[in-house]
Amino acid sequence: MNQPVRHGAMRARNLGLVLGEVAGGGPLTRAALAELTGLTKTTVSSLVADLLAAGLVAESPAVRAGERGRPGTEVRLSGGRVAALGLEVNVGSLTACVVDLTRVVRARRTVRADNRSREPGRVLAALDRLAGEVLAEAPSLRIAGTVLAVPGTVGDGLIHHAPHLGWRDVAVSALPSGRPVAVENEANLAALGELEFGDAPRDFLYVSGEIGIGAGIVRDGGLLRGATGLAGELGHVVVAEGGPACRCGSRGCLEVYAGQDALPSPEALAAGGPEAAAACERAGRALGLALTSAVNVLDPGTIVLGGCYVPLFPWLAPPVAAVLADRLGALRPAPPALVPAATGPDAAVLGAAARVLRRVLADPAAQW
Amino acid sequence: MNQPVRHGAMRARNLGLVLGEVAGGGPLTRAALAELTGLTKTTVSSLVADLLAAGLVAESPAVRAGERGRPGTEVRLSGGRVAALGLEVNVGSLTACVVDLTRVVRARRTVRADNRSREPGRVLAALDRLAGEVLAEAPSLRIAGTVLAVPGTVGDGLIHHAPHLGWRDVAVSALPSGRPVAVENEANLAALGELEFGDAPRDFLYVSGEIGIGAGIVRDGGLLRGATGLAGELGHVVVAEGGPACRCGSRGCLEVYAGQDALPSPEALAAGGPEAAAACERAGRALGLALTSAVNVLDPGTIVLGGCYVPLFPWLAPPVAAVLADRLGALRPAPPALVPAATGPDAAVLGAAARVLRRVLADPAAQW
DNA sequence: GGTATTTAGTCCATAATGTGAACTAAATAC
DNA sequence: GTATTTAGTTCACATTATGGACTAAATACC
Repeated sequence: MNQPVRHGAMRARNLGLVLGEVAGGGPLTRAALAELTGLTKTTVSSLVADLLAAGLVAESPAVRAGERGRPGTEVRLSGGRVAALGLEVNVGSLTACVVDLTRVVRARRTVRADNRSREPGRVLAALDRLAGEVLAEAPSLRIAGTVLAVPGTVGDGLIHHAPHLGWRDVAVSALPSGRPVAVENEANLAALGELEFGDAPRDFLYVSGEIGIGAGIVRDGGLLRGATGLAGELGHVVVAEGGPACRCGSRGCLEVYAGQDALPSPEALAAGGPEAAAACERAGRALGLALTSAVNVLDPGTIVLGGCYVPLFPWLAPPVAAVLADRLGALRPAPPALVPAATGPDAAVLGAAARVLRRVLADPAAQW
Repeated sequence: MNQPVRHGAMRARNLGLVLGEVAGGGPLTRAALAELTGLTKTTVSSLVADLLAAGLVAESPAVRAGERGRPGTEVRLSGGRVAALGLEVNVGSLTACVVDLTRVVRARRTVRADNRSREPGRVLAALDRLAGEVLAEAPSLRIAGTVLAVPGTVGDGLIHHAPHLGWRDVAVSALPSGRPVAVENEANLAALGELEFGDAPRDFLYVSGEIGIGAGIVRDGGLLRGATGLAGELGHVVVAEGGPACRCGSRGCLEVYAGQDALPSPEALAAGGPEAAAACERAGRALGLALTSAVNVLDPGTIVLGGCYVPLFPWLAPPVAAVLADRLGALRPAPPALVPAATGPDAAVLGAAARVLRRVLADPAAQW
């Protein structure tokens, strides 16, 4: 982290700064970029020239009219050259997608597959084929990187433990075809997906309700992973010390109360069954208690409920919010905002691709 | 945060890099600094010259012998020019200290004071006098900044709520004498104190046991404050949903079980009373439950127990560790290390001074 | 004791990069 | 049709890091 800053690093950072403004603030003229970044027009022009040559941005012919003065040529992100490959292994499916720099999904495929009963090697081989198919659909794009979302704990090119897949210590640094791939936890990537493709703010806690319950912590636009990459294991936060036994060997973890298996189906809820509503109420209160602890520890500005919680949000949110308001009321001006995820079931794959694109945007010079 | 990098910023960063190596790795020759930082000898010499002129480092006459070649002149931190003023308001005392750049405490004073019953303005006036006294004891030092530790939530020059002082929304951006001061939460600063003056690693959770229970979260050598600066409110993590009423209006918060008022005195414990040991056991189990949740959410590498937990550590640690091991066993290779704080009751004031010194070390050019 | 070797540190010409003033370009305003 | 305004480029310059040559000061070897 503590690298010396040479001219190259100065240039790289300023390239990232300009590209970041273009990515965040829509098409911008060089003059506007100079204003926004604090760099001179000269420098911005030089930086933009490099970005144009790299195919990361494109110029629109100036069309703005009505104001005085020479119209500027707008610079916008170019989706034509660089893209990212996002992959996901889930308990019941494999997904692959190609997303270009403008966050347009160029290709996407899912196959159903019962990965519980399959060897990791076979699953990765099937995923590799799927990746080949989506890549064939977008042949003109240069893939800047590949990230794989897995429902488990990861670290350093290793899937430590994916309980619902039954995997332990599976090393994944490349697909069978040789394509290098980085693995990352599904909840973390779903949080990133929500950040890049949803409308989440720069600080939030993304709660991923699946069979297990994970969380991705976004702080100032970046992921918090913890000392060993295990942060966000919300499913095993203590709800009741002596509660029902959890799969983890302990008792009274959140997962027991609010995991997918403890929740009614959206259909049952829509049908208006009273016991379905009661189950949601119970799960919501447990989730509220666990989130109370998480909020006290982390202080996220917003809580985003994702995964299987999205269709249940109208039933879950009231008890969750009630518990939060009740227990946090005296401690802070207002409890964090509670919102449903804006991205659907593809949050994690999209987040996987987004992680690659973020790197490109932050350090465009690495693409040359 | 997204500032352009100009020559000045490049220089500033490299100055910080060199100074950081000198601060972290003891006295070092220019040649060793070039090796460590990756900068050339030429550049290092130039940077060191600036740091010497600023009085931030000093040269020792080369004394190393026994090896071949010209001996290098060692560069070390200089404590003679720049220092920090750390202040603390506590429920029963005021403290001020001057700490120089080498982390030597040049002056320190505490006065007992029942700040519960006093107006904030009067407390700050008394603190200002105390500050004047310690500054008079170290007249040759230039104070690079002042930080004030308070037992409450802070943000943006405002003490939002300090429950045990009875303060709400007290604006503090300067002392009555006009000296600018930054306020920060006591637990956060104690964590920083532990980081700089103790032997804590770069990732840990510091638990500050006082009347309330706070926590400072250190991640990669920096503090995590949360979206609104309220992270680390460990005292109100849920231990038992329907437990005893807490001062915060809720029930079953950790503070009820493991706050100072729920703990026996070290004397009672040393005397061997069985009910004192049982109280520790109870508190320890509650702390273990709350820490389980915190570890699941944050994944700190180490947990440091500070404040009133230090003398009780031999009694508290076993139940805490037992609960952590029991509840986290299946989820991670090993539960986080559990250690007592190495710094004493001055952790927060020292941390306050350390916060200033860290800034100086990170951006020495700001001192000119 | 003298010379070779080794390591530390400085000097200086050079390269990379951002700056800022002057200039050109292209629009609207009057 | 000319003035004004805004966008963008050009160019001389300032800052800073680099790298090889050089000087300095120690030990190793003969």
